[in-house]
Amino acid sequence: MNKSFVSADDVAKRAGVSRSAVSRTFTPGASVSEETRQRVMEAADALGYHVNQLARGLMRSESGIVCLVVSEMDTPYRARLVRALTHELQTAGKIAMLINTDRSDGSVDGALRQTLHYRADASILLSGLPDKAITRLCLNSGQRIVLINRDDDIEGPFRINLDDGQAARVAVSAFLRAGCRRLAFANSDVGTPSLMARERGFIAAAAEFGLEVMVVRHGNTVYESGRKIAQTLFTEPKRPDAVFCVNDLMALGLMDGAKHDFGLHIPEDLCVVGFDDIEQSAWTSYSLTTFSQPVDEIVKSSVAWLQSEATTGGVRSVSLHAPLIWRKTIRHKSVGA
Amino acid sequence: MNKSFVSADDVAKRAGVSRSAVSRTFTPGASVSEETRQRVMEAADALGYHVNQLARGLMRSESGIVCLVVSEMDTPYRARLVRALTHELQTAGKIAMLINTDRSDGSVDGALRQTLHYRADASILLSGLPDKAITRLCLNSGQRIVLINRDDDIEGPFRINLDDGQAARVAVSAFLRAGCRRLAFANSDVGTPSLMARERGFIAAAAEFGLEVMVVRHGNTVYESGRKIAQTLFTEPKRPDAVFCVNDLMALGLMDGAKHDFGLHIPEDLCVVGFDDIEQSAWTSYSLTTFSQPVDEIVKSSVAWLQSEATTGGVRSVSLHAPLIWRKTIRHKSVGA
DNA sequence: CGCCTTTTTGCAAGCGTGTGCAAAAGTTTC
DNA sequence: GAAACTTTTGCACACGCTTGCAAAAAGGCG
Repeated sequence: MNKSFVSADDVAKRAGVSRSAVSRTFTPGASVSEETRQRVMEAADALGYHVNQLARGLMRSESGIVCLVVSEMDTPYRARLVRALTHELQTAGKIAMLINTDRSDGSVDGALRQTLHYRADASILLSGLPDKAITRLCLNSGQRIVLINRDDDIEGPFRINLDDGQAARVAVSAFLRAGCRRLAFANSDVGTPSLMARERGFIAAAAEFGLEVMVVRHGNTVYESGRKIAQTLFTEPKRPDAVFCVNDLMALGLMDGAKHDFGLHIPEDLCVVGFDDIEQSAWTSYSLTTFSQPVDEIVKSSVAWLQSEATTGGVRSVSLHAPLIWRKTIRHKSVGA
Repeated sequence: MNKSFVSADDVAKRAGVSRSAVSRTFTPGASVSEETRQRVMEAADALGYHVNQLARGLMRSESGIVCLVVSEMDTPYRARLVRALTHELQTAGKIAMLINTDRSDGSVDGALRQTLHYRADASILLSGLPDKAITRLCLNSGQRIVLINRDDDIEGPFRINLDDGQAARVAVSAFLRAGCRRLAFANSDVGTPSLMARERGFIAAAAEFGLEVMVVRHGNTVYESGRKIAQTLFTEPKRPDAVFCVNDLMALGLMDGAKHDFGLHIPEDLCVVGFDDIEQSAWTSYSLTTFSQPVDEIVKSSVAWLQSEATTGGVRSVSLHAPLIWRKTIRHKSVGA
């Protein structure tokens, strides 16, 4: 009664076997006779025994813990990714530790240090760029690292990225086909690699057609910033007729600004394309045409890489395709032409 | 080089002290002279030493792990709660394990079993109702349990709830003041206690004024269900002029249905109130008047209770107030009267 | 300096588990 | 039935840490 957790010893005593037998019963692939296994299982059930993963992690090299390092995790896209990741990890027999890097102090570096405290097998970073020293520390400790959508030149982690440049190119040609000529790009000033890749790609693709792009960067990558950008963009003398927003949240904010503050009609007066394909983009009030994040593929390939044996060599980086989901914010034919 | 993790032994050797000294250096409140502490710290930094929390959790009664049991965690309200919880837990020196109960097999019970595997100090349940046997098992193992918004009669866990009934009452009187007389209630058929409490409260409050309520329940507590309910509600011969939606997502779906499928104007033709005050409700396209989940209070009181010493006696339940946030989906004066 | 009190330190015994190794038990073959 | 083999089992050590206990060191006081 007093002893809160029941240990393998207790089970062994009750089943009349050695503690090793108990351990082996719960270790897949170990050598136990069917009879003793039965006896052990029975005793374990009766006592409510669970193997202590902490202790197991102490012996084995693997703890079964995978850390997810995330900031602003209530953002629709991030939340979806976290949900999918935890699910996939669980079906792979691992468990997710969630590290919130919202606060400014130390942030990502501190988070990675935490992952070491708990001897995580791996860390998956959805936000922030870790210091190289810390990254190396993790790698040296035998930890695996996955970077999602944050390409950089660190050697060692597995990197998953989207073909942002290609997507930007598709956006430009979609706009052109719709008869748009005054292109704009709405970005935050966060400056994450993937966001900047979209910006560069868009500008480059437009340049191929001899078009310049109005670029506006503002605040965080959120709805409010989109609204704000609408204010500056649509008071310009030459109001753009097409905006590629670096992310859906900003696109939705920009659309609301365009509609309610400027009375613009979408897609007649203005075409908009976003990125992420969050749930809200499909809502009737928006019906945003946007690039879809291949969340399932991202998750599958992350977890698959974590499972893979080869720690050296092998693939170190994957680039996935983000298809354009056609809804109603790009008109199909040129207007007035 | 080969040895991946550096242990306290290594540090001790390098600093020329015993392993106990190292341990004590990293244990707040232990007795170490300032001189040895310095030496140890120096050696630890040089080697990149971190206390192994798994091993520490083995000795101490506390592992520092708190499990969050959630399903559909990409739902805006859930995501916000998870974000706030992880943040608060981290500042309290604890770490969050995230258990996803989306899949049907075993679900919550299996999740709680997982929490035992990792010797979690506590579990916070945001979704699902655990089997009583499992709950008891957790409690017997010295684990603390917090139930958020899922009141039931289980003895032992700490329960946080909102005054759903009171909120429903406020909604009714707000509708009446706006001149609405044909009230409706939009619910999912999930049947969670708090959702049902809102329904009962709304019906009861309406009855006090001699009004009947059209209740529609459909599917899950999501946007799509709201749209579906709009279909059934606004094709009725006596179309309601006020709808209390059990949750914001459903309210937004219902509004989109009302506007785009039936051309209704809000709040002139129809008043709507939601619950949760998710970010999207403040978006210009919706401006939903809704009850605000006191997320900060929920989180603070949860974590505070986890920290509190008294395991027996003390408060076992808290009821928080959800204030009505006035936006634009309830008109201020009666129309046409 | 001797005695007493306080602080610091090392020893060793745990915590609950996995696993190599050798002994024991069981199985096959002649 | 003995020999050769395979399977099962228990012992004991390891994992990395905390902590009670007693010895050692340091400090205080007459």
